Amino acid sequence: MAVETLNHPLSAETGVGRDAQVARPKVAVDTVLFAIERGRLKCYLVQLGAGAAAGKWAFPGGLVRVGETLDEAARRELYDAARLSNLYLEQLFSFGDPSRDPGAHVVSVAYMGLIDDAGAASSGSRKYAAGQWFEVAALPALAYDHSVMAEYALRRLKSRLEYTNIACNLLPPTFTFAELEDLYATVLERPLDRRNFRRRIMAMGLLKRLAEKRRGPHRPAALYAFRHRGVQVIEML
Amino acid sequence: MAVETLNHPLSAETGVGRDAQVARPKVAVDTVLFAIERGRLKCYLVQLGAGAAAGKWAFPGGLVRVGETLDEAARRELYDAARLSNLYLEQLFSFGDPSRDPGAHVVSVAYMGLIDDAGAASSGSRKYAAGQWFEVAALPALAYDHSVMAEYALRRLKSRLEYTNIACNLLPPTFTFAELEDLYATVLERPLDRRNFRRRIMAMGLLKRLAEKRRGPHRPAALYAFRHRGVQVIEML
DNA sequence: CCAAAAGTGTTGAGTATACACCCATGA
DNA sequence: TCATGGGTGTATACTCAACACTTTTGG
Repeated sequence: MAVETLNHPLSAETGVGRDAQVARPKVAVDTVLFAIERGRLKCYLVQLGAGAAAGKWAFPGGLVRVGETLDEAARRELYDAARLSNLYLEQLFSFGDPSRDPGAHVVSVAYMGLIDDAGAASSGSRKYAAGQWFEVAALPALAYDHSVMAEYALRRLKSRLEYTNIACNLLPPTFTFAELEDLYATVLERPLDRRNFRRRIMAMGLLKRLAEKRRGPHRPAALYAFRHRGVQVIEML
Repeated sequence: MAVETLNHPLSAETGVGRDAQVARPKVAVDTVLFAIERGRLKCYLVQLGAGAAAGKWAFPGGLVRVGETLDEAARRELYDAARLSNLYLEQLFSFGDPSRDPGAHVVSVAYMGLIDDAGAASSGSRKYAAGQWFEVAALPALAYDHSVMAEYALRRLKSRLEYTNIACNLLPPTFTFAELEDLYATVLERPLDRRNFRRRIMAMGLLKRLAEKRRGPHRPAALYAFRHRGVQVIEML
């Protein structure tokens, strides 16, 4: 790995001083956005419209601007790409390999995002040629190192499901126990025992049972809601 | 939070194009380096010699250069700061609040580092006024948001100790069981049951018992070594 | 009354915790 | 021989996984 030695170590921490206009890596954010649609785990991809990777699919993202936090940058890019706002975001990992983007050295801070309604994403944006949901199990070839990001995000989602109440961000405000269980089974890619699952979830004490029931062709199912939709910090065990 | 809207979203991903010379946040790395010294958990701080935070203590770090990975940047900074190399590094989190450094918008990728010999750090460096080990329980006031980094790092170290064989990076090549247990008790800040601890560690199968013994004023203790000092991916459970 | 999904307890296995005594050595 | 840290086993509580039948509704 040939490492350029461009700047003086002096004042390197603050970035002020003589080296202010030396070439520096740029910072970007990219978000792996998940949703459940018709019992399938999907994530949102945009088709790049400019640059060396034009035509390829990637996660929505872009350069961070001076003055905004990383979270703000990720939210701005998601809004620009798909008019989405107010979703759950969690920082995943930062990717800094200088060759990850052949065009320039861009360090990307990857985020995982969750949304309860895939239909809320609108694909028309100035920035991208297209945008749509893809099943996680069948993603197209991705630009840059975005397939690595996808793996990180999926692993994180799975582990968060096991330990936190993060599922509330993938479900509508009210839902049946069967829907919650289907969500878990879909994401974790394994069947769950209904009784054990119910016990585990109930032991967390995060759900409240509502008075209404969901009526269908068969026995009506009790509706539930998460007590706290905001805070995700509660961990089981 | 006032967000500047400087650049066009076009070609923002690759960073090539018209916006090439627009002001951008810089990328830095900072490393929270831990070692055990005389039964205490310590971390290495440097005293800043330039910039707005001159005189304050901080973790060693600095701007990432074009062409190097984040890991390489962290290692380079640690070498420059304390002539340390070949240590265990793990990425923690990226901090991007624009106000975290009053001098400029610097996004910092924080790392946790582990070293088995605190004495290997040499404090003389061109870049910093001083460098020394501080007990984690009694850190001085830190520059920037480095006290938040310290909390993240300590939490990560604790959880890694419970689930992985990461401890090998804080111990010399051979050690007694008592030393391993002291390490755990020190970092986790709670006493451990000697028999249960032994069983748990042995169940992981990561240690090999050596023929030699450590002789001291009392009964000699069996020496152990980690089977694999490199790979840290093995998780218990 | 039949089909289909909703709802509910118990048992056994394995894992984690609490706990106390003998051993080997140097001084 | 004594002081000091090294080394070992068992009994109990708890947690997790496996497992099947009854209930409620709409058609």
